Amino acid sequence: MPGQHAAAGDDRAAGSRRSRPTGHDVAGAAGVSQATVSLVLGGKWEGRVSARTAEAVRAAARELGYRPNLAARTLRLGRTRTALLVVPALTNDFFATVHRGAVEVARAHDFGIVLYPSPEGINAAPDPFASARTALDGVIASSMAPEALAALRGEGLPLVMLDADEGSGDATVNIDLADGMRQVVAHLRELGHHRIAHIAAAVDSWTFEARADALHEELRASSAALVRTERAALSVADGLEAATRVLTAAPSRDGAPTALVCDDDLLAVGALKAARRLGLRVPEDVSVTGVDDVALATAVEPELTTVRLPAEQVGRAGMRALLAVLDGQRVEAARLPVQLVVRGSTGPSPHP
Amino acid sequence: MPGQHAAAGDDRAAGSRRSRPTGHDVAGAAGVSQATVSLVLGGKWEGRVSARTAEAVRAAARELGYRPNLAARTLRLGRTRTALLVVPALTNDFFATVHRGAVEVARAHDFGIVLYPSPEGINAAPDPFASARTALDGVIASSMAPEALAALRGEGLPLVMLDADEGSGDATVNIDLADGMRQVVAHLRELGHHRIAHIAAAVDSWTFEARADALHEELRASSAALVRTERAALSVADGLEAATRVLTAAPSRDGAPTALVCDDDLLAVGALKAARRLGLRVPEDVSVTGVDDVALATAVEPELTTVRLPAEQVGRAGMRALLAVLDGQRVEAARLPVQLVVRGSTGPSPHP
DNA sequence: CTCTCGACGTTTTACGTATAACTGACCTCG
DNA sequence: CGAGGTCAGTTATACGTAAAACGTCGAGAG
Repeated sequence: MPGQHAAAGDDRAAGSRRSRPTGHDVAGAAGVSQATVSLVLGGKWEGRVSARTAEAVRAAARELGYRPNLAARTLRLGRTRTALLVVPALTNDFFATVHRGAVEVARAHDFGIVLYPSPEGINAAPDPFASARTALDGVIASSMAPEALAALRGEGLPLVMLDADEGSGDATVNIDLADGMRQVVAHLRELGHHRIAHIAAAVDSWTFEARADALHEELRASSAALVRTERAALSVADGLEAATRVLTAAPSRDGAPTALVCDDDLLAVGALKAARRLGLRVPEDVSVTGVDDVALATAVEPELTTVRLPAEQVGRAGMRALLAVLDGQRVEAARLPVQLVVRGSTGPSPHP
Repeated sequence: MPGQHAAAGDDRAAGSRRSRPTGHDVAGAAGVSQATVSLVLGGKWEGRVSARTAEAVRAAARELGYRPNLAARTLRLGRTRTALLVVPALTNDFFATVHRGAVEVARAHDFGIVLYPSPEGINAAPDPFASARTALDGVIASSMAPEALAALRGEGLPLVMLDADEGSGDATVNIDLADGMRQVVAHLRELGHHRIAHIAAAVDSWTFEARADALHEELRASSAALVRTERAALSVADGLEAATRVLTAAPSRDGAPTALVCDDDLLAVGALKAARRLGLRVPEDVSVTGVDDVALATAVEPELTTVRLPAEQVGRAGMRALLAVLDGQRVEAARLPVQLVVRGSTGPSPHP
């Protein structure tokens, strides 16, 4: 029976003080040393500990609800089996899905993923390492502004870049948006469109430059005219403004565009609104396409014709690439396929 | 000049091996002991270290780019100044904004926030502690299914619940959705609506029960009829289906509803699509309201009349409540105000 | 002159884990 | 029968930090 003021100190085996049980507590309960507990629970006991003892240790651990202290493990090992996923914003379900894919692979390899949503949007220099609150083994990051990327690289951690310039990280997982643009242009050409406008994202990020380059290339190759380009921040409201400028401008020498190719679904939805406000019917008077296939794309009327990105595969491939880099392997750049999803926002050109 | 195979061991002060510099390295550079470094950088040096020495230490730390090893600190202190934020999904920008608010307060108090998006949606039992990969001081969680909540409570960590039953955590930050429903009903009554249908979220979560109760109460109080209730999962597609059922059903004794009150903006957007597909005009033939005021609400045509939730305040209040709980204070339940935002999806009743 | 006290640091210790190095007991084989 | 080997563990140690406990030196009090 404990006295009025209990003598602190011994009797660790009881383990019932207040804190979580430690490896020593498990060892006491199982009648072995802490080292044996660590061996057994770490799975490296074959040939070092008898099967009967191992089972006893596992039983004791289960009984006490033991879970190793991650801080202690990290301190000892110097690595955390944890990766940071840097995304521009949480609202875009593309990145939510990327996250899901990455988590799926990470889990299978006993890795954790900490999510860092850059609070100020895609262009902000991230300070993820203060925020993550834990040491990190590596980083997976989506396309971002050069300064932000430089800050990230400066940390010296293994870095996998998603949808970014090859060579900007230790590995790259890309999306074949050039092919996406090819499919978009082919689709529009088939519908008779040959005067096309581009609503471009006004974001300093490799992926959008690549989209523009690919679009220009394809238009040239299919001898369609790029009537006009307007830039807009990545939001429905800015897309609306930019599309309004395009649709109300004095026709250029080639005439008004019959199709608006948007860098992103948000911009495309803005374009739909712009057309409606100007009394134009979609797709009868003007066709609109996006990129991403976010949930929003099917929420609007008409539903959006868009390029579906393999978000979950991107996440999975990103995590796999990071694991390979950590393993010292050389990783070749991936380039994942995309698929045009034709819905109601594109139709035959009014002026074929 | 180092020999061919350098003798490992001493010369820590140089610190230029490969790893991050430690407190010992800083101490060596500043000509003091590691303990002094810890005191100075920990800010508790007043009266224990001279101002000149303190400055020397800070200079050395800056020079070497020293940042304390979080694992070691955690191991020593047993707490991490890190909170877990459990949200049902990332796609909803309500939660993205909650996160932003929580981060803002956390940052001011040198706290970190780790985001845990329950991968399987709001009803899944979370396993955040394996995923977080770091010890946690407390948890902020949004409304969730009872089993998931029980699992979370079982961890024994301080718990702040958002938009949930009071008493389900150590503190609660609520949203005055009862008042929101009051405003919705008042608005609709003013427009002459008295036959109203409810598109309810088919989610086992306190907040949606509360919304239903409040709606029923308000309808009774204003002598309007609840013509019908349909339940739907939280998506545009399910909202569309549910609204279609409502709008095509044989009119009940009270006649067809002239307004659809939806538990959520996603459902409301689904309702907009359903109306359009059935050839009904919004708001001329039927009015629609949502709750949340997510970005989607202004992306659709007509824009959605909805109840704007104070997402950022919820996040801030949640983090503040957690800090207070950790500080041992008793926290009274908050109840944050909401605001009806009237847009184009509501209009005068066709049958006043 | 001694005693005390404050200012300024240093030495030491604990945190919980993973693993290298070590210890006996038992077995095998020349 | 003893040298070496395997099995089944144990003991000892390092990781980097925070903070309690412990000097040391000079100044002022008695």
